[in-house]
Amino acid sequence: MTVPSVKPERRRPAVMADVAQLAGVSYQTVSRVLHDSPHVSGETRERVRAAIHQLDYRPNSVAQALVTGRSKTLGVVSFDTTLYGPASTLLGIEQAAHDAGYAVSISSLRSLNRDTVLAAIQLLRDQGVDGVAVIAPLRAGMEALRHVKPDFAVVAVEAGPKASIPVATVDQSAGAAAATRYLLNLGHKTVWHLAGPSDWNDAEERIDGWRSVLVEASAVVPPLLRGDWTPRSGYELGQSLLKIPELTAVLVGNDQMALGLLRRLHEAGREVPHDLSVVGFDDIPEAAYFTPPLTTVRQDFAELGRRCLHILLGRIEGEVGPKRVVVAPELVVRGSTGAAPAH
Amino acid sequence: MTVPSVKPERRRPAVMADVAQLAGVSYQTVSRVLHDSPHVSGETRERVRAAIHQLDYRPNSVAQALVTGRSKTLGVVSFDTTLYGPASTLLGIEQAAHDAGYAVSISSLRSLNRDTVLAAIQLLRDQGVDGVAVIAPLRAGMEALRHVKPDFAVVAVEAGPKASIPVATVDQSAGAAAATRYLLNLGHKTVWHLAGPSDWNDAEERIDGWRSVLVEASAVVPPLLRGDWTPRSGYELGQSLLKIPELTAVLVGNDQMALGLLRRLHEAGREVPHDLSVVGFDDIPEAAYFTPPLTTVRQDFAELGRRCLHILLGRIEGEVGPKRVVVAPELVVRGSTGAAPAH
DNA sequence: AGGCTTCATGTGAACGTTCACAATCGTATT
DNA sequence: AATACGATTGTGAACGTTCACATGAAGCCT
Repeated sequence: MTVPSVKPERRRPAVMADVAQLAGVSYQTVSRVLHDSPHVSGETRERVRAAIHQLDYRPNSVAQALVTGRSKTLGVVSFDTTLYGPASTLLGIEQAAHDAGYAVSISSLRSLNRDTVLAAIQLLRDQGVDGVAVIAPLRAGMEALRHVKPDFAVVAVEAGPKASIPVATVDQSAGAAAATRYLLNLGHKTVWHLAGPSDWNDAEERIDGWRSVLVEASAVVPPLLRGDWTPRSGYELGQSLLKIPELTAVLVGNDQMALGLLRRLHEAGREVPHDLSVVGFDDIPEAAYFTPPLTTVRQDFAELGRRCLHILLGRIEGEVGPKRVVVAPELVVRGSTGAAPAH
Repeated sequence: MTVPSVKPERRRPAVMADVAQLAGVSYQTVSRVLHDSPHVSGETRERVRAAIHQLDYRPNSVAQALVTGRSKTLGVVSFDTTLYGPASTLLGIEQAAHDAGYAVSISSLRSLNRDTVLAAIQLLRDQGVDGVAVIAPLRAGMEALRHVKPDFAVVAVEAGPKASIPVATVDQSAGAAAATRYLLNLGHKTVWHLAGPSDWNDAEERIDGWRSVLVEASAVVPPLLRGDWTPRSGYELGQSLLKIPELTAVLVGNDQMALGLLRRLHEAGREVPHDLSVVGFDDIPEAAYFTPPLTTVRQDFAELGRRCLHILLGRIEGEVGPKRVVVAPELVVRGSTGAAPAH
C-alpha cells in the first residue's frame, strides 16, 4: 500500500495565484501590494506580504515583460572585451544598469563592420531588450548606427563627433593636447605621435589634439606613425623611431604600444626618460610598473559607462536628452617623461 | 476634410496573427512553418514564408519564453571582468553561447562572498535564465555554490576539486609543475614561489603542483610568499626576495605580479635571466613585451569558456554529464628564464 | 463501398502577469 | 434618510506564443 505524501507536491515555483489563494484575496490585490499601490488596506497588505514570504514567491519577469512591453533588460554590443578600455566601460555600464534595476545582455563582435553591428543590435532587439549601448569605437561601427531605425533606443560609446545617435565619450582631443603641451613645456622642441589605426575614432581625435597644440606653439609637426594598438606594433615602429636623431618626445596612442616601444628602446640602449620621453594613453593597471613607470593619459572608463547608461535610460523613457556627453581625461605623470636632453 | 491614409498605420511590429491573416492560414500553421514542422504542404509553406518576409515578422521571444518555460538565455556571474583571465573566459562562454543560439546576461560582483554570489544567481534566475555559469575562483565563491538548489543548472569555472557542482577548470597544478620542472632542468637548485592569495583556488593548486615537483626532485622547499595578484604586490615582495642570496629562480602566480617583480629587480640592478629566472602565469598579451619578455604558463581561457558552456548546456537538457572538465595549460618559454648562474 | 489510416490544418486553452473597468462597502454630506 | 463619494477589492480581457487535441479531406485496403 502506498503512503500518501502529507503535502501535495509543489515542485514548480509559486505564482501570483498561489499567493492570492493563501492570503485569501484576488491576484489583482497581490499585484497591487507588489507595486506599492496606495489602494490596499494595511491589514491586507500584511497578509499578502506574509503569503509572499511563506511561499517564497518571486514575480515572473518574463510574464511581466510580455504584458508591459518592457523587459527591464539592456543590451550591450561591444568589440573586444579582452582589452582594458572596452572591458572597463562594459563594467561601468553594467553596474550602473544593475543599480537602476536593469539586467544586461551582451553581444561581442568577432569582427566589426556595418553588417555585424546591425545584426548584433537586431539580435538583442529580438531578444526583447529595451535599449542598446554600442561600444564600437570604429568608423565602421558608427557608420552602421546611421542605419538604425529611430524607433529604438541606441547610444554609442566613443563615437566620433559626426555620429547620428547620442554618444558618451572621453575628450580624446583634450587628453592628447594636455600631454603634448606638457611635453613642450618640458623643453622638447616638438612631439612625435605614434597613433592608432585610422578607422578608430579616438585615434583620429587624439591626432587632432596633438597637432593643434603643435601648430599653436609653432612647433614642427612631424610625420605621423600608425600602429594597431598592440605592443608588437609599438615595438616594430620603435625601429623607425630609432633612426631619427632629433626625436626627444613621443606621444603614443595607447599604453600597450608604449610598452612595445619602451621595450625596443631598451634593447637599443636608449634611456627613458633621459634620452627620450614617452607618454601613453589609457592608464592600464600595469602602466605604473613598466620600466620606467609610464606617464599616461588616464581615461575614466567607469564614469564613461555610467554616463552612457544615463543617456540610454533617458532615451528609453522618451526624453530627448543630450546629444553628446563628454568625460574629461587626466594626465598622470610618472617616470617615462623628463626634460629634453641638452644638445 | 481629411485625407485617409492609404495603408492603415502599422506602427507596432507584426505578430503571428498578422502573418497568418496575410497568408490566409491560422496562426498555428505559421508556428509550424517557423518550427519546420513536416506537417505543412509545400505550397502553404511558401505562402507563409513570403508573408513573414513581407511583414518583416520576428517571433516575440518573450512570449516564447513564457509559454515554453525556456528563455534561451544563460546567465554569467563573474568577479572582475577587467582582469584578463575572467574577461577572456567570459568572452569564450559568450561566443560559444551565441553559437548555440543562447543569449547571455551578465552580473558582475563588486565583492565576492557567499551572499553576493547567491544573490547574483537568484537575480539571474528571477530574470528567467535557463542556467548560470559562475566565474568566481575564490573559496568563498565556491562555498556559496554549495547552497544552490539542485533544481537549477549551475556550472563553475576554476573551482577547486572539492566543488559540489560541475566545474570547468585549467589544470593549474600541472602548469605549475611543468614550470617548476623546467626551471630545475635548467640547473636551478630549487625554485621559489610567489603565490596568489590563499582564498583563490588556482593559487592553492599552483602551490600543490610546485611543491610536489620540488619534493619529488628532493629539492629544498623554500618558504612561500603571498601576493594579491597586483603588480604592486610583486614589486613589494621583490624587496624581500632581494635579500636572499641563494635565490636563482622564481615561479610567480600571475603575469602582473611578475611584472612588478621584474621592475623591482631592474631597479636593484639584478639581471634577468642572468642573475635570476622568472616565470609567470596566464600569458597576458603584454607578457611578450615585458623587459625581458616573460616566460609564462599560458591558459586557454577561451577554450575553458567553451567547455564550461558545453557542460552547462548539457545540464539544462537534463544530462548528468561530466563532473569536471580539465583544460591543459602550456609553458611558453621566452627571455626571462635561463641556466642557473655558476657560483 | 465502407472503414481505416495519413496528412494538412484549425480550435481552445494555457503560460503569469498587468490594465481598464466594475462592484462592493462604509461613511459623510445635504 | 437618501445620496454620493472615496476607499478597497474583484473581474474580464489582453500580451504573443506553444501545446494538446479536434476536424476534415484524401488515399488505401479488403
